[in-house]
Amino acid sequence: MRTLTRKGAATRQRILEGAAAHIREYGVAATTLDDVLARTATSKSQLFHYFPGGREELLLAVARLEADHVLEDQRPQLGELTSWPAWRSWRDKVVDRYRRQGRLCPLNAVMSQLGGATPGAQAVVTELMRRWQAEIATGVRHMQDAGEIDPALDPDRAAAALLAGIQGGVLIQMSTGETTHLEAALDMGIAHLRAGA
Amino acid sequence: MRTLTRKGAATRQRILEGAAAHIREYGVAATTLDDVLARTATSKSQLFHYFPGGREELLLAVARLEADHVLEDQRPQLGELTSWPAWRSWRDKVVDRYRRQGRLCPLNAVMSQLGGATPGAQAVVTELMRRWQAEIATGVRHMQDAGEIDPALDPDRAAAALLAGIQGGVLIQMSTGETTHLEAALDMGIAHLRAGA
DNA sequence: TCAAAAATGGACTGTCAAGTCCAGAAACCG
DNA sequence: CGGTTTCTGGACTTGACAGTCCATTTTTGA
Repeated sequence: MRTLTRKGAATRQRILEGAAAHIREYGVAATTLDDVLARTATSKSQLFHYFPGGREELLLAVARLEADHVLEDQRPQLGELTSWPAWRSWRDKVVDRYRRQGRLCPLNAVMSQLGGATPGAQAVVTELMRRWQAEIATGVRHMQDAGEIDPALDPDRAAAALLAGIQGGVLIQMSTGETTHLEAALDMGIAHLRAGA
Repeated sequence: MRTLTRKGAATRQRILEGAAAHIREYGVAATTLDDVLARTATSKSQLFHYFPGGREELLLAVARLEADHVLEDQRPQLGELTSWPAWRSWRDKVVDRYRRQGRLCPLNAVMSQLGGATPGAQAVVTELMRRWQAEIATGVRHMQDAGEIDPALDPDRAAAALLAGIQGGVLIQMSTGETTHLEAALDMGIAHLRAGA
């Protein structure tokens, strides 16, 4: 696979998105390569042509795709945390996003399937967390510059705590189906920022 | 299996604990029934004798076992959140527990393997979260009665937020190996309680 | 003590899914 | 064009693992 023709790129994309869709619907464990082939009208040889590493490589690619979605779905609010209403608006967007998504969290699913073991898988999540936290921290600094948050507060640590709350809230939602915890965590995190005004 | 002889109960227990141990070491996906049999010096017929539901039933039993450990490992501190030093002590215990555990989180692993789908699996986690949150909330109420926390604060909601932070902190630790987020979340959660003194 | 119930060993089966292979079709490019 | 690369179809191999079965041994309790 030195180069990729237009047709080839399209096929690769079709497989990737088909896999992602199937995983979102049925979960990782219940997704076989044959399922993906059936859904995308492709053949084994095509899948292994574009993903020589087989199932694992495909899963990793799906993880990357989903990881990108996570931040994209928070745009533009995540990048504009420059006023309290903006924070509120972001908070609502996050809650809404995960409420829509329901119980399934494709990324978490794929991750625990690949096992934290594989270095590639770990990198995807770590990188996502790093970027997510950095964007939140930037928002905190904005507010500090505007005099809305106590300058003594460590923006990275505050962002870390908030991020952890979000992750946990989503995780709990996966079992309960409720976004109560996610909302509580976000509200508390933001309230804590405000408290140090 | 109308009744269980002493010997039978011992064998069942051996299988259960052997499975839990193997899962903690190698993860769920990398744990086959044969692995468990080899490790516990038992045979297929024994495993299916005590866990007629096969792999799924065994995994569920392991999940229950691990879920019980989670709260037990926080004793006695979790039940005695009656002063700020006590909260601090609990916080340290939680951090220490997960630091020791390292990257693996058997419960989360088992859960995502069983898929949130199965009703039994869901119940285990939901119940654990409910109890955990209730104990934290009780601690908050204690502090309110003692006049250390603003009575206007909703104890259940605060506990929910704190719990979410813990879950997320642990989840992130599974990828990064660091307890930074867990600590940040706990510290922020407790600080927020204190703020409303 | 002895018959019934429980426990055990381990070979066997069936299934299912990942990954391989090669022949042939389509696309690219000088 | 025509040779070369890329792409595609799908049958086949391989291996692994969950679950079954039955004969045999051990324990129980009257």
